[in-house]
Amino acid sequence: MLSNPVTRQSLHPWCHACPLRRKRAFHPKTDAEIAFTAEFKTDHRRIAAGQEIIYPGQADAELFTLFAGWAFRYKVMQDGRRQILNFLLPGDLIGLQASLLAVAQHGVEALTDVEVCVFPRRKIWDAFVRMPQLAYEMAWLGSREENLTDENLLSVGQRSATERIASLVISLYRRAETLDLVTDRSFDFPLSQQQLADALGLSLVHTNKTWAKLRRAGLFTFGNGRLTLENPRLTERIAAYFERDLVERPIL
Amino acid sequence: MLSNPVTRQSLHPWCHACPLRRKRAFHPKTDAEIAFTAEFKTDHRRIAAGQEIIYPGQADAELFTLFAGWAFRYKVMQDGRRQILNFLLPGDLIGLQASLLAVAQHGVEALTDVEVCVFPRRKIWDAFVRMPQLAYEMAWLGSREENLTDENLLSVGQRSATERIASLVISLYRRAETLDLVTDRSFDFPLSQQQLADALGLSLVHTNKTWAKLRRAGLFTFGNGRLTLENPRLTERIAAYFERDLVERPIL
DNA sequence: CGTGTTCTTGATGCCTTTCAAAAAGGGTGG
DNA sequence: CCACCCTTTTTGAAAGGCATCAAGAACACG
Repeated sequence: MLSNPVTRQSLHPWCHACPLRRKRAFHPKTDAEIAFTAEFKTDHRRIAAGQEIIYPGQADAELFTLFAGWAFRYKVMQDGRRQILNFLLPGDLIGLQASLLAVAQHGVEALTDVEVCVFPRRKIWDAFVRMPQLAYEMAWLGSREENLTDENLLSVGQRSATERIASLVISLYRRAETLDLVTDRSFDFPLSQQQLADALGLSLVHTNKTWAKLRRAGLFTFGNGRLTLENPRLTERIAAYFERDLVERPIL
Repeated sequence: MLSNPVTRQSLHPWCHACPLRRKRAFHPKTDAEIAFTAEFKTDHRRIAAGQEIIYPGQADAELFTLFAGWAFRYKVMQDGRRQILNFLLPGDLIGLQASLLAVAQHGVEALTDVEVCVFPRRKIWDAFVRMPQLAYEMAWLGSREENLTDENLLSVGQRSATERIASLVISLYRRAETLDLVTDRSFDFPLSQQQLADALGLSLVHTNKTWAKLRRAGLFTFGNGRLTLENPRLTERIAAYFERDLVERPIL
């Protein structure tokens, strides 16, 4: 947490030269689409780690594209139990569900300091009318997110603690890879163990012990918020159990 | 399983007089929308209980509206473990994710004998171009389904076996209610205990014991595939812990 | 260098799984 | 209508994975 409750800083939209869109993770866009997107986008904000991007129950959530940093979607119960639904990496859409359903059924929190592109919700309908290609891509990204959540539900419902941690690490590794965030098999891994636990449906203590066990087993090393996969062979063997994420995707 | 591997029977589309659309669960539609939908719809099929509506990995899955009966989405692991992601009731869209992502990342199985309206996937794009209202409603239904899955993930990740069963029963009850499927606090409940277990991320044995415990506690009775909520007060107290499903929704 | 947060580790208990097998239903053919 | 077979539901017993409780160590920050 920062002392400043809401740290926001507005920057200029500049979609035409968007460096993120160039990553191999994303489809190329037509000039018309880029022009529409640039017009659609009204702001570019920084949000500090730990701040809420969308809070549960929010009725006027905007639509965002995560431009830099990590975030996560979550649900909380009134007694405080929390489930992290999925993690969001650069290029991911934030708040589509909240925008369409009119009231957010979940929260979204910045996991690291974050930059987001802001698209006002009232212009979403415009996109459906004037730029169906973009509307289609929004729906596509919504389906992809659902699939990520499906995958997590499979993990939490069927896999052991060890399997859950391994599959989460590997799937995040792969996602980071498509964004050129991996160097020498290592990448920034900003999750606290409490957040890991909340994502995996495990207690903090047991998460810690299992995490340590996997490190001792030589699957990965972790230090300074950076995770390195140490055993490609082992990793591949484990990873064979999970589906690979879709290759290329649209970006707003 | 039936002896006949695929039991299908084609009937005429007749969207204008669609009896399902009249249910209070659904938004009214404009004449233009209904006309488009009627044109969009190319078939009306019956599928027998236990048959797959979409199989995992399918590349040419169509889009469906579940017209009658129950179904469920699921994922399987190669070693056979299965997670049911969410249940589908009449009016729910089937195969949006599979259509958009081009290859189905999950399966959909008919839980009871089922009737579906068939919308060919190649015409989905037409809808985005020619009938943005319909496209918007598809996206809306996709988001709603994601929310259902989110809710299940919360359950499986955070709730005890007892809580999971109670919340599933109550949420299905409520969904059935909006479709006028509830009479005198009772409704058809076609899940086997194995399916319950797969949806809840529990073993069959423990599901059975917990299920029996809740019956003995007087929450509900069950017989002949019909479930009756017996203790409104208790039910409400438990149900307060869960969010209510959205009130009114679109239908294709 | 003190203080609050995050990470570790040990010990205990129980919720849930696994193993095994009997009981209850459902459907089919004689 | 009953015998027979297969699926689903129940029950009992034992083992184990994960949660909970407690507290010390390692970090991060002002």
